[in-house]
Amino acid sequence: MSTDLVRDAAEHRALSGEEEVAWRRYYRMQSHLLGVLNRELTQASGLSEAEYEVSAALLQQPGHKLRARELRRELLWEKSRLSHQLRRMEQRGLIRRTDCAEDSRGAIVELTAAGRRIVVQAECARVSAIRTHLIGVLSENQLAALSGISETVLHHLGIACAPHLDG
Amino acid sequence: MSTDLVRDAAEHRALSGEEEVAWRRYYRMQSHLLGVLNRELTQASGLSEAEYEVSAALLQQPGHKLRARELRRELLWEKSRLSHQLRRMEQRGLIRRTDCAEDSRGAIVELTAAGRRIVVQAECARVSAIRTHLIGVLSENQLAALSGISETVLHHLGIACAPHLDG
DNA sequence: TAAGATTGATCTATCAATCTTA
DNA sequence: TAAGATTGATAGATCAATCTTA
Repeated sequence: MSTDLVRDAAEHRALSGEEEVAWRRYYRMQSHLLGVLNRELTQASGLSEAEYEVSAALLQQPGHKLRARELRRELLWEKSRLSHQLRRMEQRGLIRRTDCAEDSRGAIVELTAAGRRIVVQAECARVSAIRTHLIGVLSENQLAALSGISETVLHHLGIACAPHLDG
Repeated sequence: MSTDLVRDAAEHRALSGEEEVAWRRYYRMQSHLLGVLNRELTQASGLSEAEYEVSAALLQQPGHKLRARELRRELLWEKSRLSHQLRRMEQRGLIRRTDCAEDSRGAIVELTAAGRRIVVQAECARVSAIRTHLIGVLSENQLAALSGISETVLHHLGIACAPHLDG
C-alpha cells in the first residue's frame, strides 16, 4: 500500500488533538500578525497593505516601472484585483499608467515621485514591524524552521494554487 | 547592556539575506494557503471564510447559540465587523438574532437549521483541505515547530494586538 | 458615562462580462 | 481565438459616528 493511499484514507478523519491545536494556533497567529503589521504600516506611512505591495514591487524595478502583466506575475494577483488597485492608486497620485510601446494592449505602471517617497518610508516601518513581531521573537532555529515549513507548503501548493490566476 | 537594548538598536537594520528569504516565503505561503483553503471551502459548502468562522463558533456552543458579545470575544473580531457579517448571514438565512433576556442591550445569535446543515458540511471540507495542504505535507517535527512558533508569536502579540478590539 | 450593538462611508477582494488588439 | 486589461456587481473589512440601555 502506497503512502499516498494511506494519506488519502486519512484525509477525512477529524483532526487529532495536537493537529487541532497546531492549526488553531497557526490560524490565529497568522491573522493577528497580518493585522498588526497592516496597522503599523498604515500608521507610519499612510499606505494600506495592498498599496504597499504594489509600490514595493515597483520600487525594486529599474526605473521604478513595470508592465501590468509582469507586476501581476510578481504579486501573483488576479488581473481584476490589480486593475482596481491601480485605479485607486492612480487617483491617490501614487502611480501613473502609460501606454506600452511594444504591445498596444499592455499598460506600463510607474511609481510617481510622491509614491517613491512614501514607499521608502513604508519599507522602514515594515522592516521594523517584522523585526518586532516576528523575527525578533523567534530563535534562529525557529526562523529557519518557519522558512522550511513555508517552502514545503508553497511547493505543494504549486499545483493547487494556479486556477485563480488563469483568467 | 541588556538584550532589549541590543534588539532595539537592531530593529531598524535592513533584513539579512536569510531573514528576507524567510519572511518572503512565509508571507507568500500564508496568503496562498489562505486563498486555497477559502476557495475549497466555498466550492464544497457555499460558505465564505467569514461565514464559516461565525457558523463554526456557533456550532460548538450548547444550543448552537451565543451572545454577540461572547461571539466577538471568541473570534476576536471588531464589533462592527461582526455586526455587518451577522446582518448578511441573517439575510442568507444562516443565523437569526433574538433579544437577550438578561441584558436588553445584548443580542443572542443562533444558527438556523439550514445554517447547521451547511456548516457541518463545511467542517468536513475544511478538515480535508487542512490535511491536504498543510498537515499532510509537513513532518511531525515541522508541525510541532509550527505550533511552537505560532504560540511564541501570539504570546508577544498579546500586548500589541489589543487596540483594535477596544471600541 | 460606558457597554453592547448598529449604521454609513470607504477601501479591498472576487467573479463574470466586456473591450481592444495580437 | 486568445491575451492584456478594464468595468460592474457583490461580499468583506475598517473607521467613525450613532443609538439604546446599564
